Amino acid sequence: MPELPEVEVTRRRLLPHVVGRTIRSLQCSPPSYFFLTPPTVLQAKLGGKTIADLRRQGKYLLLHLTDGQRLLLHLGMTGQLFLEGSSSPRLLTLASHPEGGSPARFRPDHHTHLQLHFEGGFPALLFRDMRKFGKVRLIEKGRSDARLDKLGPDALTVTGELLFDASRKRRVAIKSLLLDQSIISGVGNIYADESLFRAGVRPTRVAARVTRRECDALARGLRQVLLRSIETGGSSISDFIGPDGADGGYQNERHVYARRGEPCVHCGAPIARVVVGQRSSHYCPRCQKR
DNA sequence: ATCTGTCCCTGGACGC
DNA sequence: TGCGTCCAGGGACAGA
Repeated sequence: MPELPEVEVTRRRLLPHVVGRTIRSLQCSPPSYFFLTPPTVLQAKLGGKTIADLRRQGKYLLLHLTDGQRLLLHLGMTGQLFLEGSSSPRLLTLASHPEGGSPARFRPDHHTHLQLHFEGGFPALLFRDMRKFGKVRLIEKGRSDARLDKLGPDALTVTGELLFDASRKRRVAIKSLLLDQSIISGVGNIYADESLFRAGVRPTRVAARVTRRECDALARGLRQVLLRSIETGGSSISDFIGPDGADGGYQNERHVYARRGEPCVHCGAPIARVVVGQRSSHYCPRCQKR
């Protein structure tokens, strides 16, 4: 699922293909809760506009236009943001993917909810999302957005001190705290599990009982896994692809996430799974302290 | 203020 | 082969 590293990889690689481009037209799927701004409004307000910048805030991407409007994008669970002409097996359903055959070039399907076509014949920007947990919203010039306003500091800047202060008096599991976007933004299930493993802290531990030293280790672990994932192109575990259709590489380096029953890379004990706050969590029962 | 449960969605895995 | 059931989960929201 797209978390900070996947969104950042998308941003960096997309940047040279969108900045300076002028939007010729938009194609949208029918209205649904995917569109916080109705498709007709997007089409009326974005046509002819030029993209000035592409920024990231937590797991959100913001397409800045030269007239001050911003297009807010969230990839949700299964969102894929990529350029026209890309090909990847992940862009096809397993059923329609020929065994062993090389994937055909992607053609927009009914999961492709947004298409930005540019002037000058450059490849269009496509937003596909099978489960529609993603979001699109137009923020008018000078306006703010409640979702963005709520976000805590970026996970790449997180410190042990911040984690320690935020977790005092909190009775939720430390894992839930890491996933709380108002505390720190950008962390999802994969990197929460991976950073907890690095810090030797069990995901179920009550937040208030995590020591200052462990908070330091957590902040350090978080930064390490996030930076390394960005370096390797993100995690392609279920649906994530880069803007050119390429897989990331971090799924091959994860230590605990979705490795239930497999041996811990440090001690060999089988990785365990437990549900924390309705989310599956993976940990080593020997290396991560209760 | 904080916490828990529910909901949105759809493809894939699995059991019969 | 085909059907039904369960699962995955980010984030908004309601209710305790």
